[in-house]
Amino acid sequence: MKLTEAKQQFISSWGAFGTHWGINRTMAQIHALLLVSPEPLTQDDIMEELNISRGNTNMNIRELINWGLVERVLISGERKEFFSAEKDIWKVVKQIVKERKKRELEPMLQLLDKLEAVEGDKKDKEVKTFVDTISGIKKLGKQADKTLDTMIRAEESWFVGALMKVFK
Amino acid sequence: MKLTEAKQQFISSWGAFGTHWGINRTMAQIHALLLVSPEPLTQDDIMEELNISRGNTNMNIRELINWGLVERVLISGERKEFFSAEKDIWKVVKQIVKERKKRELEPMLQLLDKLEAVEGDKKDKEVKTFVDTISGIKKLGKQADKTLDTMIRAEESWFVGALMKVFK
DNA sequence: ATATATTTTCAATAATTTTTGAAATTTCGA
DNA sequence: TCGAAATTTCAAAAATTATTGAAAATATAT
Repeated sequence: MKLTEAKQQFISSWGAFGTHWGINRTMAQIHALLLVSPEPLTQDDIMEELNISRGNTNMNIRELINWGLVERVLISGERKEFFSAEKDIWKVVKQIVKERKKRELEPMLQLLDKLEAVEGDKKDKEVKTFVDTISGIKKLGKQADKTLDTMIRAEESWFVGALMKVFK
Repeated sequence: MKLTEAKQQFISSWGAFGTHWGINRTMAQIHALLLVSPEPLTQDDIMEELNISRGNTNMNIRELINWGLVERVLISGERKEFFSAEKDIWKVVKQIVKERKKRELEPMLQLLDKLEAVEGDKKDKEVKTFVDTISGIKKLGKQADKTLDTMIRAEESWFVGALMKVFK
């Protein structure tokens, strides 16, 4: 397979992949393109490569920057802005985990705390099932929260090594 | 907070949560409703509770069954079908991990194997960056695949206990 | 076997999300 | 300070995804 074709396939699959994870196709594709580009690219480069409009490109680049996956690069002598993606995949994964934890897991845990305190008689089967389910989710959620915290702080080599010991 | 209100909030949040994970709102809401119902429910119960049409209800119940999260229950003396959700959250998480691994991670790893074998001179910066990125993703992906396999086989108590040792 | 209840399908419609492109704003060199 | 280049915004349009509801298919009781 030629490089051009391989790149296309990677970008298109990464885009499809993203849609299963609540990330829009274009954002994932821009990320994929930057991941495999040795040099930083401009908005115009990205627009041309992916055949998307200026507005779309701009919005999605900014979103990638918000997620901490892409950064602006200043190249001296150039008027335009350049963009490049973090290439270390372990760092990328940690960054995504960190953001999703903050945006989704933490608010969910807060809600569960509130819901667990529902009024009513625990001997009522309806109440009992509700409280037990919420408690079960909360327990696992809190555990996941702690585990992810440690993972975010971990070095890849340490993390993989430690996991290998557990999951022999 | 009253049970009715708490239930509503849980169902609506679980639905919103689902949309961030590539699961449609209704499917997640039906799952939430069944999670907090002590007794199995019929299609009509679900339609009424969530105010959705028969077709929508039917399709999403079947999808939940495909995911292995809900099962048909036969109640003797009843003509209608009843549905109930697995209440053990650890089992639910394992089931979701298992399905997504099969549907997403494994196909992605297969693709990466193909893409890694791209033609071209490794001294070409374009080729090198591409191959290095793909290899990096593949390496982490394979590791994740193995780790998830072990997790799927694990008992919750063993898993949590082992993790606690690693992430002290 | 027939009637009736129940489930499933799917084309049409509605709702939501994404994309466009042109105008407004900002940046920066001369 | 001015003017051109670059970036950002956002209302309208397009594309995608979800939902409805009625008809078809299936299952069950009598």
